[in-house]
Amino acid sequence: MDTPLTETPVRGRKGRPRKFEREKALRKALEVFWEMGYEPASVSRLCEAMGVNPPSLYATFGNKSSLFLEALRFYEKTYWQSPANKLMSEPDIRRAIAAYFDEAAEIILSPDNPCGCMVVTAAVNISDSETEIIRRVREIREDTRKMFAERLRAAIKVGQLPPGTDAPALAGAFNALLEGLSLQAKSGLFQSELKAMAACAVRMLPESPRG
Amino acid sequence: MDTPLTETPVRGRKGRPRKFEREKALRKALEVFWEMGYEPASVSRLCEAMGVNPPSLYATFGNKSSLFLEALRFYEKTYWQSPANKLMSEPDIRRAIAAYFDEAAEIILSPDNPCGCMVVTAAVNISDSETEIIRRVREIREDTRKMFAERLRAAIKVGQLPPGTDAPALAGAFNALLEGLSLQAKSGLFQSELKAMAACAVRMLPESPRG
DNA sequence: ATGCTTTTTGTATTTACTGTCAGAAGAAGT
DNA sequence: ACTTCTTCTGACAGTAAATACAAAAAGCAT
Repeated sequence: MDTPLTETPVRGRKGRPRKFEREKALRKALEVFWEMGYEPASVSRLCEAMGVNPPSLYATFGNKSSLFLEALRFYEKTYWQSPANKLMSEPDIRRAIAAYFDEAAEIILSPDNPCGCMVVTAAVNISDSETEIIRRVREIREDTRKMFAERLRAAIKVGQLPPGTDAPALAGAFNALLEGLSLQAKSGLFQSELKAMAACAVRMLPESPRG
Repeated sequence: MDTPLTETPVRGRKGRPRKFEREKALRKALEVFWEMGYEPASVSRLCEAMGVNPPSLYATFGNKSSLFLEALRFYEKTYWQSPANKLMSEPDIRRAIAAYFDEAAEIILSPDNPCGCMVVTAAVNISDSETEIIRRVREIREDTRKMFAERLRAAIKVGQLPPGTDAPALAGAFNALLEGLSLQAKSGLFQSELKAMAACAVRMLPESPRG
């Protein structure tokens, strides 16, 4: 990326100074996109939340689509990198899956954030003309599935799962459950309920050969 | 309902005769809503698919919202009543769940229909102002979860599942998986792959006390 | 200090598309 | 001929994303 994510208003620059901080505005835009999805989040609503007028938005972030893509990058890095790392580094497959789904439930149903997953919300009902967003969202979802598959193959290799385990299918099921949970998170249930659902994920793992 | 679902153009009636069959037009509208969701399906696009001009659409179906609700009723009855009945009538819980998810995979990824589930597609990114649609969609999703829960309680009662089984959580997980699968169905995979994922559902059931 | 350049701000507008409908003309039965 | 119902053309009001334009506010050179 050419523009750094953190940037305080530069004082030593020519021209009229910004009235807002770029990153704070981006966070506000993220909140709106996260809650509403891409198309229902109108530019005027974004502007209102960001405390900015349309011309400033376009001068700073390009257009609505590029603003969304940048918010999406920020979202991924900020919220999903940590659970992904834990999933891949925790040696026990059962604990790895359990921890991942538990943390996922915390992300998608936290009092500090909008409910659900921004990627899932954006994946549905996106206009065909937004090819770049479609491409990026598909990529992210695909990466998540691949991550599950890779983690499962590793567990098979070390004998934590039976050799006959259908890793691609199971990875797909985990991905489906994860995205399904993010839909449930928008239905006004308690985090404890969502966590109880998420805890069912580990049960999909086949019994290990040594007990 | 006041209007019957099937209705052939009545010949013995006064006035200029209809150029289209009501049910066929409704089916076409269903296809569009199923594929695109509620708001992205514009009236002009619906009219094009239905072979009808806007005034005819409004005279026949009221408005866009009521057209959607009627298409939704038709959808439910036509596609989801059969698997639901089988789920509740099949005595063995494992076979019941397996059959349900297998048939669900056939519905949401059939060459004859749009991919995914219309209810799920409509549940995401629906405007707050469409209160009636929101209410109905929430009701349907809630009913599905209750159906799972009821079926699980019955299985516990007859000893097919351990008494300590957390039926509400498991029902929620099944519902999440089902809706998640409907999202995967839109990603261009083969039905065989989707069915392999769906087959993972039964493994979330706890081992029965008698083996 | 003063004028020039640079950048952002605010207002107000443009273009395109949305759901919905009024009104006139067409096509049937009585 | 008259009534009844559906057809089509065209338009309405509302909202969307995106921008033109001029005023405002900073640094810099003289």
